Amino acid sequence: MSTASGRRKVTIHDVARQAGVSITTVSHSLNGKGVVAEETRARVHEVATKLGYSADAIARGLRSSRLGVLGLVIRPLDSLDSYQPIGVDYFMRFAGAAAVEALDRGFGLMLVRDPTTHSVPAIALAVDGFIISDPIANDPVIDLLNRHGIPLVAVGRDIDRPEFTDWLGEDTSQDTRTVIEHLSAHGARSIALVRGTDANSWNADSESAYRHWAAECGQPAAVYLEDERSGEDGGRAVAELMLASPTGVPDAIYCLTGRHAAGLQKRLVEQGHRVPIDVMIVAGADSEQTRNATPPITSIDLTPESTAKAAVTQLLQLLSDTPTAEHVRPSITNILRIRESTARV
Amino acid sequence: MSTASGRRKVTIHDVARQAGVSITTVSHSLNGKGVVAEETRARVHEVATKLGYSADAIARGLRSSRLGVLGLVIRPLDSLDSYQPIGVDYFMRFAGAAAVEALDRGFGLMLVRDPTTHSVPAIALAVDGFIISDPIANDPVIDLLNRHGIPLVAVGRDIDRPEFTDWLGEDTSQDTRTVIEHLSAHGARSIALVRGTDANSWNADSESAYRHWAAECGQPAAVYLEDERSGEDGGRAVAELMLASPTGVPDAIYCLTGRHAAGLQKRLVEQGHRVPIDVMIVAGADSEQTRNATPPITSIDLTPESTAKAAVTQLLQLLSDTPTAEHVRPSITNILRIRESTARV
DNA sequence: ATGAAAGCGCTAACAG
DNA sequence: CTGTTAGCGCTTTCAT
Repeated sequence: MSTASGRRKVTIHDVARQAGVSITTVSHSLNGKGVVAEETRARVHEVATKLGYSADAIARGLRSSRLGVLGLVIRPLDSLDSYQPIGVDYFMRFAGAAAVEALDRGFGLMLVRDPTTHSVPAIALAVDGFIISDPIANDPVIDLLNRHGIPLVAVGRDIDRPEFTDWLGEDTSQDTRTVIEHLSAHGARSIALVRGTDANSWNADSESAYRHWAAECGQPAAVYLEDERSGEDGGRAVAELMLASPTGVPDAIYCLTGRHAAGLQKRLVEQGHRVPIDVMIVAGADSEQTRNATPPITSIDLTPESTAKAAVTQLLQLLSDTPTAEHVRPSITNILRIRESTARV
Repeated sequence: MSTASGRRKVTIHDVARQAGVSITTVSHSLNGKGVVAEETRARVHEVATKLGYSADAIARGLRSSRLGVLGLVIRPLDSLDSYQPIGVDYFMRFAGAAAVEALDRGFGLMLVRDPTTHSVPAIALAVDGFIISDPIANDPVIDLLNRHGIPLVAVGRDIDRPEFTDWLGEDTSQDTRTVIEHLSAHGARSIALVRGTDANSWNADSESAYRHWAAECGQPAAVYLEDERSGEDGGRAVAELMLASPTGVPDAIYCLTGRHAAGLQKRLVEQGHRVPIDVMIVAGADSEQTRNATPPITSIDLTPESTAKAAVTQLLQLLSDTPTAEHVRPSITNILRIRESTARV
């Protein structure tokens, strides 16, 4: 209906001419900035609508150096060769939710691959701010963005950059404690931890909370490291390690990565271990693989939707000049999805 | 190293001053446009590098109305409330692959939610082109983009818009035939089809190819419709329908949506039907749910990576002024992943 | 071979 | 209350 007769984009001048005012008045009317007579404002709005006018985001961005776009880098995906489908629905949910939240706030969300290793498309450095998910230790992406003066918030700490405080995230230590308590309450005697090799805070904080607990109750700590890229096979490899271990298979395992947990369980079951009777398993990240495993694996739902929402909110807060007195680190509540893999009676 | 001493962004003027030339020369040198003495060009490059200069994408975009960003709308996700995690890894792979491909070609990739139903962030209409995945019948998004003169390519046809030819996609009919042949070759006598309710070409073309085959071999067509949003429960509902049907459960089922297939199989198995002995099941879209089902479900791998790559390529082709003599519809080869659910001996 | 100057469409001082 | 004007950083004629 209405709008565009000619192909040419309708500009602020067109609206000004039609409404019989200056472009300034149009700008003010539409942005609610200056002081404009109500009547005039109404007329301008009317004309603008009729013409289907909407301010050119580029021109506006040039003026106000605000493009209206947020960049998103998901670091764990950068190590993958090609955004493979390996049980990474957490990130799909995260990216989708971030996009939705950004859109709702009038921003676009641009997915970007590690801007340090590839020639950076200029546009990547023109965004208003960045969200960087699961930064690695001393993350070079953070350096790059700092160098360009681009605001960013991280999801998860940069474990080697204590001075960097613009991050938010799940309370990984709390999650670890929750899992351990759950396992203990169901009769676990020895609990092992399986973590990934990426140098991010999820791995680091989980391990340290686990070791802390082990030390506290005099339990020997059993920590297995397995590359995130290895998928289910990696989980099976860890299972072999446990099977061959002199201390045998522990009677409870907290395995951070969902796909490791799935492979681990499969291998143990194949070898005659019963889940949850002989061994209980909990995954640190819920995914389809944990939900669909046999039996389904108790997992922590990382609630990427709320994390993404919080990240966008915090970034936008950072962008607005209103100086946030203090860092309100939104506490994100993850949920333990209890399933059959820990259903001891 | 090098670069940014002051906080301020380094502009073309800085480079010009440092190199002792005009901004014009800098622009020409860096873009290889005008005629510049080799010596000068070299010096400019040197200075630019030393200063860490890179042209502001926004300013450049304003001049050349080329922002360097592609928009991506995934229609099936718009109907979902919030990009839920329901076995949609196809789209994650698609979005990720599209982003990577775009980045490799010097473009950014912006995820956008249905720009017709929400207030359009101005930036959405400033992108250079759009990819719209699985448009619905007479898709209003296509209207909107056309109205704004924004180039687009669709992945999948708009089934009610025959005149629109800028689309590409898997050969859905071929996939259907492949599946039917596979099932027939394994002794299927009666094959049923389960499709979704979205008015997109995947559903439409699959059904029509199926009906065509049924008519050809005198088989009665059995088509079940189930809402895409219903997930595994929807699959179970279809199973109930089949169980209650006077003709009974068919001995082979082609179920487009992976999560329907998973639920369907679960319910049938619960009711004592053996897969693949009594009934074989094939899903039209591989996903974690089909891979992890018990037994694993034979599925078509939609190879979103190659589709995304082709979509980006075609859109960029469209954007370049080089008039493409003819529409080369890249044929995308989907792969039938054969698993236990059709492993009749 | 190089540079001056005119904008791209918009916002924000600053006048009137 | 409204309009004039000066750019934002860059590309691109058109002179020189």
